[in-house]
Amino acid sequence: MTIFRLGYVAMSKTLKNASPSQTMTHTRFQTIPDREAAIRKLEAIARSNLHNTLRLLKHNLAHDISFFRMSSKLVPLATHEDLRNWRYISALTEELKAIGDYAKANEMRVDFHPDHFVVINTHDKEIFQRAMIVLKYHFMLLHGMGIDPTHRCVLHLGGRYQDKEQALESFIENWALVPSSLQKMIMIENDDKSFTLEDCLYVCEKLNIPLVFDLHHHLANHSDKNWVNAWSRVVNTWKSSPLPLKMHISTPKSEEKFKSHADFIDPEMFLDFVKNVSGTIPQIDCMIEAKQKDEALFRLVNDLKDAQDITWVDNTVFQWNSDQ
DNA sequence: GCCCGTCAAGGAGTA
DNA sequence: TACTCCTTGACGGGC
Repeated sequence: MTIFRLGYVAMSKTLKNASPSQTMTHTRFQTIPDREAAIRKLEAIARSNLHNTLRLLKHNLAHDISFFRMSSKLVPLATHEDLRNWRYISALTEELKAIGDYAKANEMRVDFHPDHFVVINTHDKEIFQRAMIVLKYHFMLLHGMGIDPTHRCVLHLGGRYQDKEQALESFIENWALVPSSLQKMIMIENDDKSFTLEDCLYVCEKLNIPLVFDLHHHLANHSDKNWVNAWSRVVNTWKSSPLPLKMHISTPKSEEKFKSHADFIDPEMFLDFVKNVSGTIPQIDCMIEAKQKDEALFRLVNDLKDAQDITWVDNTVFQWNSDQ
């Protein structure tokens, strides 16, 4: 018996005026003559983003959603080199704590997915250092929230650099340069153009990193299309994690734009996945990556309402009765 | 209030 | 070597 829990990404299509990603570009920042006033403006934007994140968590609770990826843009320009001395965490102590307290009190799983510019396997020291600054920013946010940072950041393996085998080895070499506090945060996801499930398994097994399997990326980029052959290895990468196995679920936009995310999730494809993995592990957390965000989650739930062999635990958590 | 160019990032692909 | 595109949500100028 496997429990499936559904979650969604960063922002809501139903909750109005609740963006957690308001920003100020550095170009705009530079046009404000009073630097202190500009920094106060950044802090006001960040407070609004954190306030809206808390509103999103409350919205989620009202809909039984306990799995959520937070925006990585909560604090604009936090990792910009021009703002290295800005002590943004101390300015946002209360707002961060409120989010963490709420998530913990309601047993919510929250995490991040820093964008693909965080490249660990680079040979360029500056790019590597920038990646560390971005990871540290995520670590600080989690620390400010009082949330155990273990396995809270999903990353890709990085660039292919004309030689994929060497690029994989570069990741392993550079991993030793990543501070252990940041190593603990990281999960690795297979991507849609460079590193396949097999590539990621090679690295994850070697470095003991949980693998976040993205089914859509796998369909776009694979060595063996039948992912079921590798599923037990994916499960095994999670054996020492305090969190349940995490998946990414999305549907191709079209045949022409296969790699892009569709507005909603194809329930047939999702059910096929569910059937294949049910019984292999006690719980799987499925992150819905669809353009319509929580609307897509609600529609998927509705589409599955009458599916045979599904028993709903609450509005977004179900069991697949595989033994029946 | 809508439209669309711009902002940011690193890598891949093309000329 | 130099460029364009990819991706994302938001900003902000123009109308």
